[in-house]
Amino acid sequence: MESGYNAAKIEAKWQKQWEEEDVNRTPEESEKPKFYALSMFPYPSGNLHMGHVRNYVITDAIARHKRMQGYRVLHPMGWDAFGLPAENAAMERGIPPAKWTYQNITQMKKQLQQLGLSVDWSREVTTCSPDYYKWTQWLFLQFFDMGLAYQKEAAVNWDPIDQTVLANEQVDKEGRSWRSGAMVERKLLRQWFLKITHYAEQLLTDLEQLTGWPERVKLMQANWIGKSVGAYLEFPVVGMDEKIAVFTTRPDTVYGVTYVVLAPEHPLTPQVTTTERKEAVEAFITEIANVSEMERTAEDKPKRGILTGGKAINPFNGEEIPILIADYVLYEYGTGAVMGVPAHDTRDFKFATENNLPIKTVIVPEGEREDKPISAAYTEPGIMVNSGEFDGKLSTEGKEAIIAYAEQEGYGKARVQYRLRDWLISRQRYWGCPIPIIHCPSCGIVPVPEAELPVTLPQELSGKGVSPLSQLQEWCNVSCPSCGEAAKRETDTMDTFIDSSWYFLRYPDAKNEEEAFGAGKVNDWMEVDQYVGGIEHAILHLLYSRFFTKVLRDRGLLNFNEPFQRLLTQGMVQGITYKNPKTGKYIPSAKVDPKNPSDPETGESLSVFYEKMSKSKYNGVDPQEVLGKYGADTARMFILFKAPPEKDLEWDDADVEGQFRFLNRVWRLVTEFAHNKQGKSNQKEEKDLRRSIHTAIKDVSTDLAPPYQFNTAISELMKLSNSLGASKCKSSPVYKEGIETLIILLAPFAPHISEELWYQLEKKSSVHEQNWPQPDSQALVVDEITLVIQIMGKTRGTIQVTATQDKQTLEQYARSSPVGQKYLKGKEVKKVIVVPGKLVNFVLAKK
RNA sequence: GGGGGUGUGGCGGAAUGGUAGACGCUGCGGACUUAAAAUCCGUUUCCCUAUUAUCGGGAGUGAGGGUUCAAGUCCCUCCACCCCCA
Repeated sequence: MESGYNAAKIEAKWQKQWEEEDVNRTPEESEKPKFYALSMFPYPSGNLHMGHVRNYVITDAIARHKRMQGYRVLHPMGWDAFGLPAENAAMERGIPPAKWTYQNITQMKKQLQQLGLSVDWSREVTTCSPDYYKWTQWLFLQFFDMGLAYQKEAAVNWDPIDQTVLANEQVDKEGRSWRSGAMVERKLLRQWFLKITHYAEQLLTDLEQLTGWPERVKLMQANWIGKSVGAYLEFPVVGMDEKIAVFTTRPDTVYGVTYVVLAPEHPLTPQVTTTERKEAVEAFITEIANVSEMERTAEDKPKRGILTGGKAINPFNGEEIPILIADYVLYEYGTGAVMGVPAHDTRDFKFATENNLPIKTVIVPEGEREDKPISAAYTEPGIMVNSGEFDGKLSTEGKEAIIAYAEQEGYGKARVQYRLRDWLISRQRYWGCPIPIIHCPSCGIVPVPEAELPVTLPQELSGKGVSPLSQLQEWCNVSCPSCGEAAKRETDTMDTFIDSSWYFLRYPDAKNEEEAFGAGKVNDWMEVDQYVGGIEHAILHLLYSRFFTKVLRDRGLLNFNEPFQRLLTQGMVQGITYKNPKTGKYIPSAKVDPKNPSDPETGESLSVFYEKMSKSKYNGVDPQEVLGKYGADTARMFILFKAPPEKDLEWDDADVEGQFRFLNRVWRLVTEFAHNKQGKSNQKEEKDLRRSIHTAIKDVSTDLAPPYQFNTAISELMKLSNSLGASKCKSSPVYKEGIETLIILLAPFAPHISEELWYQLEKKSSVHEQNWPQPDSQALVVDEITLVIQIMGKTRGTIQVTATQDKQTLEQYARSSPVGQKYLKGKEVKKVIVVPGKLVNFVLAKK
């Protein structure tokens, strides 16, 4: 019946059979330990790309291995289905966003299924489906009820291309939208926020619990939260009963304050501005109004500021200092005002120099004179000077002393501040989860009653541009649930990051129509034991999900603190990229001869490098093509073998070919065995083979535990296959054990071919239902070892000796070996180091 | 500027402080074949020596120092590249 390895045929066959037998359904019986394996769910763009493939193949290999180890495994999949591209596609092509999205889901699901993933599709979750977003809305109302969702007028990041507001996290450092790439503008709008700042401290300290997370991701989150410890100080304004509040991490420098700066939007700005400065100040404010936050604070841009004419008093020394406004001070951040200490802050020094403001030294390095002029800010600790009663103190001690003094005198106190700001979730778009709120002229903000959820999106997108929902009168106009008067629906939809902040809680109970999730099920399956996804979500998605988990815990809906116990951030998939260095044009690889890369038009030689696959660089490899040519098993093997999971992976057709060859070798090995069992038995041969088998079991098992090393796991499989191929005792039961072990160990990586070969061995049940083997410690015992002989730490030769020898015997063997004879003759041995099972090192006396 | 990471053959990458380069790719040589493909065997860090070497010698894991009987691995200084934050 067998001929050659026909991937297309056997993959279709087994995928069909597995589906019919529903083998991937999550077991609910509870005597087995649970394992929740989760991939970050995709946005349904319509096309599966290699990054997806890598993500899901990694998770699938883990899930399959865990099942064979006897765990009940939850391995689900879903769709992060709301978002702008659907809306844009709708406008471009006149298709309703829902239709476009569901078409894409159908297509991508088909592609995903061709990978042979052991996903329980009965738990599929789609965030744009009303039976999902009903609960997104319900969760929003929980936040609202807890006072964690609120509205405020805010200067927001406005994307002029996508016509929407963006969260700070969605704006890059150049001030461009992460999605459209447009320069973000500032605009004042009434917006919904979630109070993530309320959880800043917990989100920071609980990072310590996440022992299975990469350090750098934790570090990035910690930096993002940006805790700083310092002081809150108040500077009275001269001539009025107002105070300017500032936050500083350097209260020890307060005697060096030579000015204070307000954000242009600060409410005190017009009050402190004198009549003669009014015109200039107003002009400055107008000018700044349209500049984005990122631009205002960018390090490389000069900081601009002007005097308001107003004066404040430094309460510590009574000095009168000027009040300025400047672009780099943001009203939304901190107190909206800062104190200027040019002598001891780099940015202040630059600003003061550029704006001719005085500089006053109050900290000097130990042993230096205080009147020495400075050419740069001195930011290190030192001795306090010009600081009244604090003179002579170490500045590090001065911090606390100053705070204590301020507190005593009533103009300041210790304070902790975070860089993290509340999460702006309003989006003026159609294709998102509607915010379940009604605005009533008499009752104000009224939540939609639970019984009326979900607030469904209207079928067709008829409005365009800003807030499409606000243009649909019959959708907007409702009666107030509280008083019954005419009222209006909220027309903002939620940031799609909300949808993905809780989807992992839905999978354990995906079909629940009564609740977002049943407490029993969610507490049973959570936390996620292994989460796998891209590093690009290191801050946003992961931080928001942690935040949601903590809020829902405090609401009594969950009993755990963190959603993801272990996190694996997989590297990018890169394609070979050809670029003409002169014209800057990317050349599709199909048009380039890899041996002599030159521009097909000009003949100029091209630069060759690996970069993340993307359409614009013509360096992508379509998963469909690879699956069609080699099959899913080869694609899976290649991706897992080519690089460790955390590292970037360079796509290389020759290596794909190599994996295909390996699977063919395994195929031949097994089919030949199934039909032709010949060979003579030989005790030593058998023993060596058995050791290879159990070494493979041991090493593959180790590599399949965190930190996952699929690449070396597969190389162990290759070694085993090489040993089997070279074996001379093919009729022996040991050889049979080897063949069976090879197939079982291969099963998590290449599920189809292993299933097919398993049944060709006349097995009655699936290879995926076999128990993961345990290495036999007896089989691992080596009876002969290679003993390394070193002279002064240099390897000079080796000898074969029986393994279990004591140190003295090993030393004797080494001495009497030809190598020992040669190097030790006439030398004085000062010391001998014997590492049993490894080596003997002779240390000779120096002549 | 601060923090983190990485640096090993022609390439991807292996190496609990104990024979550096596993495994694979590529290249080269050979077998099989009328021929090719496929497959199989050998070889592939560099240098020296050659009627000798699967136990000839030397060098070698970004550079330089150190600890140790022994360093890719631990410590210090530096360089290059990447990422995050400013």
